[in-house]
Amino acid sequence: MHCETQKMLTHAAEDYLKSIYKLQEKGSKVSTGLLAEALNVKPASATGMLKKLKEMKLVCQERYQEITLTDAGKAIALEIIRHHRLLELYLFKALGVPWESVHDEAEKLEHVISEDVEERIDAILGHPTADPHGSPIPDKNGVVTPTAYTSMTTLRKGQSCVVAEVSDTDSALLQYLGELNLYPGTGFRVLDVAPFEGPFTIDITGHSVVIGREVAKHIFVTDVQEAE
Amino acid sequence: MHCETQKMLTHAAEDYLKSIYKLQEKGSKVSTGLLAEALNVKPASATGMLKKLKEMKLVCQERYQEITLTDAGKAIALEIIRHHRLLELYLFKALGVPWESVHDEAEKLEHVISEDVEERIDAILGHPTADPHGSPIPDKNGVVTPTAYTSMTTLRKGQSCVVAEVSDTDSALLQYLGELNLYPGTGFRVLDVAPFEGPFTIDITGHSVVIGREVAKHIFVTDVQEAE
DNA sequence: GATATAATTTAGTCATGCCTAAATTAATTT
DNA sequence: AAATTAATTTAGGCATGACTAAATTATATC
Repeated sequence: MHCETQKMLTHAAEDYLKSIYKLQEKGSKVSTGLLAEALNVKPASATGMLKKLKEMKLVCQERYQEITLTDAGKAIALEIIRHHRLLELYLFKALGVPWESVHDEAEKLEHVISEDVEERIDAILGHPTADPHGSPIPDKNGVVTPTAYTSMTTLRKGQSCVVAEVSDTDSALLQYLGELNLYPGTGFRVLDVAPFEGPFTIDITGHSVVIGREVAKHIFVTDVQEAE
Repeated sequence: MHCETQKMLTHAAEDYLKSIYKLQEKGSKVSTGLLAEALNVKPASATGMLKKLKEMKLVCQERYQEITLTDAGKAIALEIIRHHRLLELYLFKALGVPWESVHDEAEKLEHVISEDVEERIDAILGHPTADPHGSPIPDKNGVVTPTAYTSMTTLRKGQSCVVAEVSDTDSALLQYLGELNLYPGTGFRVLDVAPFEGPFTIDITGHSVVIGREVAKHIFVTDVQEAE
């Protein structure tokens, strides 16, 4: 009898684990203040929750030192992220929710969806590996296929590429990118890069569009090739 | 400028309103104790929430007297019930969730689904009027099409009918009815009614099945016709 | 009409999860 | 090394939503 440790976490606790995972995935040294900022909470509140998470052996942190997840904590974080990204994709593809809205919708649903419903969604979507923004979906065992994409800001004149991922935090930006058709999977070619850290002019499905550097920072590409 | 009174209710408050509506729909005089029982809460806790709901003008109650909903309270209750029943049907039809599970799933989702997603679900389902158990789905304006079904217990030998609604509270019962194919829309004919409040023997799609009186109480039928 | 029983309400407690303000510790500056 | 600044933690508070125990009100019985 393999006794499944039935973790019954609060929504808030799940959000903390998810945020810690995402921050350390981004390469940040996770501190109380950084975590609090990510969660729109005061540092003192984060300290309180971290104390509980440490007691539950989901998080490790030496006093005043860096915050890390235990294996158990990481597993839960990945499960929530899987919920979130599968839901995003399902809302986008099956219900036609605009992609700038799917993040907020999924944020609410991820904590209440059952494993059964999740598996059905996963099957209907054909066991996808990326959400509408191109972020990888962990598999049922929490395995994330690593992706190494290139920032659009490194592209030079004449290079062509395919959009792989866009950051999903700013819904106004997403709406803008959607209007330009800059979804993951869409290819484009750099017609020009203005000097002095200037904007990019790109050709996307026949249209010429100017993309500012601030926007380009949020776009990651793959299959970079020199012009033929 | 038509100032929409933006009610931001807690999940608990929504559950109270929903329960009050369902109890008074069932014909019960809604009392604190009855409500507490329906919500699996102690009467004292219900008193506390009712106080708040009265302050919000969603509920009316004279001290120690019957509980009723105000128009505003009823509107919210119907909105939540609409969420619940649309979700049940969507889970059943689009995701293939077994009908004995859809109630519990919908119970969690109904509080977090947005109006936008709800409308998309409604459209995909073709603006349905009943959930998988046959309960009516209120329309966007909170209008419920009244239904007057007959209890299966009133049927006599030789009568045929169509299942209209089954009670959705007991998931084990639902599973049993599902195995017998006793879904709303399925027709059957009464082959025999045993004397002394005995069980029913029915013919359902060619199979002969014996249904106990306790089970029959939870089944409601329509289109009752004498045998030809 | 007095009394016993049932239902309801009040009062006080507890756990969550957030907050602010103050104290403490760490990191920087001079 | 001392002092300033930044980050973190502790302490205490507040709202929600549940609980128990005790008080109150309503109803039924004799």
